[in-house]
Amino acid sequence: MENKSTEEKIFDAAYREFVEKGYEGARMQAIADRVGINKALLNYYYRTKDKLFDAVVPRIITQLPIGINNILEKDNPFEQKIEEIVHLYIGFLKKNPLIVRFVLRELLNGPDRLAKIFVEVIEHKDNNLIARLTELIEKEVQAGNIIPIKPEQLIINIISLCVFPFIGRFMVENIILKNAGTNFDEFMKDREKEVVDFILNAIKP
Amino acid sequence: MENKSTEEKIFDAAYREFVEKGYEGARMQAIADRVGINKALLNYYYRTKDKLFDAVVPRIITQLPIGINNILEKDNPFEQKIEEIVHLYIGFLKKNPLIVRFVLRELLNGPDRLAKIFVEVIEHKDNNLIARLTELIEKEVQAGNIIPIKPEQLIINIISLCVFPFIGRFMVENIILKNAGTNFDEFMKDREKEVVDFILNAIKP
DNA sequence: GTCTATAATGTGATAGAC
DNA sequence: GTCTATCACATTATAGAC
Repeated sequence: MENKSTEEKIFDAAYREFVEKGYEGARMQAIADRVGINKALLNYYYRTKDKLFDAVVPRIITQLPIGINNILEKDNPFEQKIEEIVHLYIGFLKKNPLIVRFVLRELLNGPDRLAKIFVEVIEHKDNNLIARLTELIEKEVQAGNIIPIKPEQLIINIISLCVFPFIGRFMVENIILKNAGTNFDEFMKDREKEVVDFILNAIKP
Repeated sequence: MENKSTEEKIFDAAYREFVEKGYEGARMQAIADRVGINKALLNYYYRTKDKLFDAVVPRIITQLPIGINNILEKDNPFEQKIEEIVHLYIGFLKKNPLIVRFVLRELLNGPDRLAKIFVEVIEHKDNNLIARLTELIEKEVQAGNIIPIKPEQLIINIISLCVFPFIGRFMVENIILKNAGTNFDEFMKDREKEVVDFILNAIKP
């Protein structure tokens, strides 16, 4: 696999450096070192740190499991859709903690740098997911299958329950689990089922 | 109020600078400018940026509503305790978005800088809160007042539902609420009641 | 205590040889 | 394309006069 072009090698190295350190923390020198070249070559291929960052970001963001349309497509009962969404999210977060941290950190530092591309990616991949999910929930409410709840609240509840433990991992480990006789991985393993039950219980009429 | 010592003025200015920009983003020059002095004086009172940061951080972190012991002390029914905790958390987050962002950003950049003091603060203010909350939940489960649920899962569910919308505010605003005909403030106003209902429903036997 | 001036370092960007 | 050398700038830290 040594036939990668220098440009690709730089891209890959930059990808890792930015994901690990964030824009501010990333160092051009460190990227050059990862490739085994010097900084001047970075400038030759990508003119500036900003441009290199902009080149890498889409590759990072498009990995987010935003497009869960396939789950909605399938003709499964509502409960099962919820379950699949939860598993998809938590599964992704388990496998990609660095990406989650990266996105969050950049958004916190000021969404400006990510905002534009973020919205682009969503509108491209998302394909009105939220609108369709909203519609689905409203239908279930009207049919009396679940309690009356505003779709946007339910959607955010689902995301909150899946995502927060990874964001607040430090606190979860050092405060809540400290004396619980379990570790983070075990806790998260339990949690997949736990969250599904919690949600389904909460919306059961 | 002009009788503050220079040292106090520096402390206050540093507090604001660090909270707004984070450790990496904060500039010693900016702090000096806020006070109306020059950088050399910062060095006179606090030797380095690190030491100034360490001096300020406890003041920031101790504001977190970790010690919710008073809520547990009161002899209210379990449901009401949940409700009060949710209101306390969301109320705090509404009033102190910058503090939340600060803590989160520093934890994401690597908990090392905050970790030690964070744990200290918790152990001092927290006073076995989690242990007591855990005990309380276990008692409710055994009494059959709520469904069987692991205390640590329930605790994190509560925190998740309160905190996440503020963390993911950008996404909430730009994705979920985009076409919902509402804004973040309205959404969060609704949410206080919504979250309480959601939780109580979820744990109802 | 407070200032001016400057050192010391780190980082991104560029010039120019090969 | 790739390198060495260097610039330009920002930022923290410090020396020394008052």
